[in-house]
Amino acid sequence: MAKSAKTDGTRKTKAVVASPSEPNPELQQLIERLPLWKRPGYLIRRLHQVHYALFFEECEGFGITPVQYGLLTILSGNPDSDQISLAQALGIDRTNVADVLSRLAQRGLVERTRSTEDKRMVLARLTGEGEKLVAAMHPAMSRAQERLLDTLGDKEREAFLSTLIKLLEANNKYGRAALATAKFGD
Amino acid sequence: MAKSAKTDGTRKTKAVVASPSEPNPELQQLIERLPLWKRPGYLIRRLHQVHYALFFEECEGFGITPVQYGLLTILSGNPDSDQISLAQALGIDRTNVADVLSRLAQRGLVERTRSTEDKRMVLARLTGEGEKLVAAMHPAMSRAQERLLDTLGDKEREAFLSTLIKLLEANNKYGRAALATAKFGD
DNA sequence: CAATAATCATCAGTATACCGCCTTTTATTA
DNA sequence: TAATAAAAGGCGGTATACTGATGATTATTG
Repeated sequence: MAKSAKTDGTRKTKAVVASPSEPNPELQQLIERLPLWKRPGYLIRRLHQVHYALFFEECEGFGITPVQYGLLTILSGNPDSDQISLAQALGIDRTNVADVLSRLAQRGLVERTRSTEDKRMVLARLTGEGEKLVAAMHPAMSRAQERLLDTLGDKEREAFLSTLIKLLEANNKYGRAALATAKFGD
Repeated sequence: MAKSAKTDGTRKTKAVVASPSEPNPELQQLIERLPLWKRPGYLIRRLHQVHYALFFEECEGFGITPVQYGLLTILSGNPDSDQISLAQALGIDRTNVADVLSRLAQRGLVERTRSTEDKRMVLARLTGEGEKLVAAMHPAMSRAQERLLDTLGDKEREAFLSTLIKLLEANNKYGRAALATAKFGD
């Protein structure tokens, strides 16, 4: 590269990077044995980003992120949940739940109260407005999910989803955000 | 829930959240048509987190994140790349590249110089230390990738990877971090 | 060649996503 | 029951990941 700036340019079609300096051949070899696009972790990160982009495209105007909608979804079925339960139901860190909740509360979609039974716990539930938003946004969220796998035939889609679930079941234990449910088994 | 605190407790085995207040039945129905674990975007987010956790477990001690290692990988094959080329090769936002580079530079793994040909550009390359680290960390990174798909048989693993790539090719255009390569086609 | 447009980088701001440490409250146990 | 342990949440810190705005430099065009 290092050529840059052409109006037609769409540098998207060019080779990645043309390098003035030569790369280290030993490293080169090492990297070519497992390039980025053969690393599942890398591919999954990219697909995750793609989903975010699709989600925002479909849900533009609602101002809600995928994680926020996920949390609202949990709250739809489980009013007055404490933050750790929410974290384990959604698969995110508990400190993150507090962050997300406070943003949702600020927008009047969620309300939080101290439990009287156990004064350590903060219980969260949807407000009326929160419930309305969950319902109103559902079709758009659903479209984002569909578009992601749009290019797959029925069989491949089924296989992909079932592999995803299998991988999550096998590896659920890793990280601070492990799921607490037998959800995948049902 | 709302019971909490038992020593044996491992609340991980309990039902998600038992709710004192009753959920809204209409919402309930809506949500049950597309629960979290049927949303591909959600599953992918979770698997992404799992990979992060596995990566950190394997690469503990190096203090390098998956994205940082990805960037170092690109630099291994393409010294003196500008930030936008790096962004498009790695599939992350250009502002993010600058952030990651500055952290890598701070640790002496990368050095940056202004291009003399085009004074807008900042070119980045690995230092000697950076090259050493890429080589030293490669086995651990590789193990993290393998462990993620460990539970799959050869056929399912191949199918999964090829579906991932197909999905990325079909959706690459979305988001600010689109890839600039014909990498997937090669 | 001057005005305009495109490109590259930077900055400020927002939202995840996590870790480790701390305080408060509850549960266990000595 | 007093000492100890465990649980829930809060706080500070770090690292992605992105948007939108701005400024500097280069390219294009009238």
